[in-house]
Amino acid sequence: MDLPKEFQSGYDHTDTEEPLYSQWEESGYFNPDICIDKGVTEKDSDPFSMVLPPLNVTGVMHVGHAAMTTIEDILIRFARMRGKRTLWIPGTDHAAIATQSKVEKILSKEGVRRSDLGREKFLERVEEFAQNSHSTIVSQLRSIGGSLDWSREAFTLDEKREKAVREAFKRMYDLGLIYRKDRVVNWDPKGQTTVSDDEVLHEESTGTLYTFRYSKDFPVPIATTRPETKVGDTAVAIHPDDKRYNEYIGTTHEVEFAGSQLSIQIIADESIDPEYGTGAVGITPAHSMTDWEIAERHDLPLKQVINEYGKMENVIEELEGMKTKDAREWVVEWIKENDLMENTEEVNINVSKAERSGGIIEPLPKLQWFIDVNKEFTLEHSEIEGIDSGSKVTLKQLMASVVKSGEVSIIPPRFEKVYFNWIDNLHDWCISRQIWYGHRIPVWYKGDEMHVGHEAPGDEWKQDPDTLDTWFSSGLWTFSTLGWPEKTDDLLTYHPNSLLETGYDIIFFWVARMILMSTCLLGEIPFKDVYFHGLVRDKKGQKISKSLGNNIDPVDIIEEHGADALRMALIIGTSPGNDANLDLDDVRGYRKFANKVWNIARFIFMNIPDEYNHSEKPDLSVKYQNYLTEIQEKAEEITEHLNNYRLHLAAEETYHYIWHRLADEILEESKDDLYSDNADIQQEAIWTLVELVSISLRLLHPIMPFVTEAIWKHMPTKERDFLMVENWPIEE
RNA sequence: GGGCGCUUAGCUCAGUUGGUAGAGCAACUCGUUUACACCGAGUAGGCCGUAGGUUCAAGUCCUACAGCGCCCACCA
Repeated sequence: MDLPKEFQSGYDHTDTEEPLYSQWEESGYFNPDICIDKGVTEKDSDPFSMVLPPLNVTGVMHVGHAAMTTIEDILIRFARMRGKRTLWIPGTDHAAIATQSKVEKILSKEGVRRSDLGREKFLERVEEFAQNSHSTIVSQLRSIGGSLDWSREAFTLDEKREKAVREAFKRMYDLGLIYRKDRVVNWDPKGQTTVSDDEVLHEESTGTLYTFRYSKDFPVPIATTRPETKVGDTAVAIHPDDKRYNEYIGTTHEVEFAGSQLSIQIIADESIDPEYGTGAVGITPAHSMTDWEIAERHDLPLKQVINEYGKMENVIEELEGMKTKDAREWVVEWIKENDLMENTEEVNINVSKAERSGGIIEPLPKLQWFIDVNKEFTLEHSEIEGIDSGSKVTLKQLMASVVKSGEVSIIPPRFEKVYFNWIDNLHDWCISRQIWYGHRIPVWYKGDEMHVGHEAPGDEWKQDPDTLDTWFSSGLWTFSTLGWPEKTDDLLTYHPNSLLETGYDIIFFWVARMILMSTCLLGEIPFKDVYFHGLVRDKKGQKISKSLGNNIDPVDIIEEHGADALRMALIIGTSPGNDANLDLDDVRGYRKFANKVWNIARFIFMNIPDEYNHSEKPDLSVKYQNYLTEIQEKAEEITEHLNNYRLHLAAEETYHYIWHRLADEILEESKDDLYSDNADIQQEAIWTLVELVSISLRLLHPIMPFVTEAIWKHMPTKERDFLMVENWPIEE
C-alpha cells in the first residue's frame, strides 16, 4: 500500500495532537448521548460515570493534575471502548478562600485592599480572575487528551449549582442538621474568617508551660502555655478521682488575677489527665475548643477576652487592645511580681495555623452555621445497603456504614482506616465563612425573623452576609453536576457514579463530604469505587513546590514530547496511593515509544498488497496462530489489570508486548514471509500482522490516545470513524 | 500520644492471590545504506533494611527492631 504523505517519516506529535482532539470533540463521542445516537453504544448498556475533581480556579494545572487527568482518561476510554455508556463530567471549583486570597494578593501589589473596593467590585475582580484561570485550565485538560463531555461542564458557583446548594441547605436545615449557634470556632485573624477543623494545620513547636496560682489563697496551682487567656477563666477542672484536690470540688472562688475579677468554680471532669502539669486545668471557655466543651458539660459562663484581631478586650486598661503575644509577657510579669509563679518549663506545643493564610488560629466564640454530625434524623428515602427508608440515623453513622458495608470500596484499602479514624474524631462542621467569594448563605433576616430558602421572602429581608465553606458545594458535586434537585435522566442513569478518582490528600475535605451529602440528601452512595492516587514528585522524589523551584509545567512537556509520552511517564512506575516521581528522561523514553509504534504500523502498512481485503482470513500456520493466541492472552491480562485499577501494570505489559515482542521478535520473524514469492505465505504473514497491530493499537489507545488514533486513520480493519469508539479486543 | 507508608540492580521504581527476582534510565561490547539511531543483538550488575517465626516453599504471610517519609490528635 502506498503510504500517505504524513506517514512517510517519523512520528511528530506537534502536528497530530491538537487537530485530533478537535476531531474527537467534533465527533461528539465524548458525550454518551451522541454515542448512542450514532450507534456506537447500545442504548441499554451499563453506564460508567465519573466526575473530574473540579479544578480550583486559583491558577493553572500542575503535573499532579496531569496525572489525575491521565488516570481518569485511561479508565474512561477503556470503559467507552468496552461499550459502556460513558460519562466524564468536567468542572471547576471556585475554591472560595484560596481564590479570594489569591486575588487579594494580586490587589495588594496594586496597593488596593478588598475593603477599598467593596463587596461588589471586589467580586467582579475575583470573577475576572476565575474566568481567566478557567480558560487556561480547560485548554490544559484538552492538551492532555481528556475525553471529557464539555457539553455538561459545571462550575461550583454557577446558577445550577447555586440552586443545588440552596436546596441542600434548606433540606438539611429542615431536618435539623444545619443549625446556627454561638460556639467556639477556629478563627483565622489573618484571613478574618472562620475555618473548619480540617483547614487547621498543627505545627510542632516549643513553648513555656507556666505553673502558678491565680492568687495566694487559691487552693490549687494550674499550668498553662497561654497565661494571657487566664483572665478569661471561669473554672478550674480536675479529675474526679484526684485525691489531692477533690475536697475543693464544687467550691467557687473570687480572685483578682492580672487586674481582672474572676469567679472560678472548681469542677470535676473525666477528660483531665491528673499526670500532666499540676493535674488542674484553668478553664477558658471562650478561647479553647476543649475548654468550651467542658464548659458546655458543666454549664459554665463564658468570658471573651480576645477579639477578632487577636487583641485583648474586656480587661483592665493596661491590657486592653494589646496583642496576645505582648499580653502574655505582661501577665507573666504580673504573676512573678505577685510571687505566684511556682514553675516554668519548656514543653512541646502545637501551633495551629490556618491552611491558606498561615494565620495563627485563635479559638473564639462566634455565631456561626454548623452541620450537626451526631444528631439523629429520619432518612426518608434510602437505597443504602443495610439502612431502610425511614430509619433513624446520624450523619456520622451514614458516613461510616457505607464504607464498612463495602458498598463504597476504597482503593487501596488502607485508606479505609484513615477514613474511619477521621470519622471517629469528627466534630460538627462549621460551614459559614466571613469571606466574600462563594455561595451566600441562603438565609434572610428581618428583625427577629429568619427565613431559610431559595430567595428573600420580601424586600425588607436582609441576606446573611456570610458565605459557605467551599467544600459544601463540592460535597454535592456527584449529583449537582447531574441536575439535582431536578429528577433528570442523567441523575437516574449516572448516579451513583461508578468511580471517584482523586488524591489521598482530600479524603476528608472532599470524599467524606460527598459521602455525607449524598447519603443524607439522596439516600444513595455518591460512588461505588474510590481510587486514590499519590502525589507527583520530582525526579529526586522531592515534593514539587514553588520554593524549591522544581515545578514542571505539563504544557511544556506536552509541547516538547507529546501528551502520549507524558501520560505514559505518569502511569508507569506508579501504584495506587503511592507517591510517584516524574523524570523527564522517562518522558523522552516514552516519546521514543510513540515513534516506535508509529514505525511498526508504517512497516506493516508498507507491506500491505494493493488489493488487500482483511475480511478474507487466510489459513494460518501454527506460527501465526500462536501469535494470535499469545496476543489474546496478553489482552486478557491487560484487561484484567485495567478492571482492577492496576494501570501501571496494564501500561507496562502493553509497552513491553508492543516493543519487545511485536516489534523486536514477531516482525523480524515475519520478514522472510512478507518478502516471499509465495502469495499465500505472504498473505498469511500480512494478515496476522495487521490483526496484531489492530489489537495492539486498541489496547494502547486508552493510555496513548493520540498516536494510536493517528495510526488508526490508515487501518484496513477500521470499523468506525475513530479508534476511541472501536470495540475493546476482549469482550466483557 | 495514635495510625499509615516506604526500605528490591549504580539511579527511579514494579512485583495482582507465597513457587528459586523484573522494567525504564545509566554503563559496557558488537551490529546497521533494506519500518524505526527516537534502531537492533548481547554483557554486566541484587545474602529483596535487620533479627526471628509460619510453610515443602517467603521480596510476598506473622512478630520485633532500625532508618526515612506522611497523616491524625488543642497534654492544658
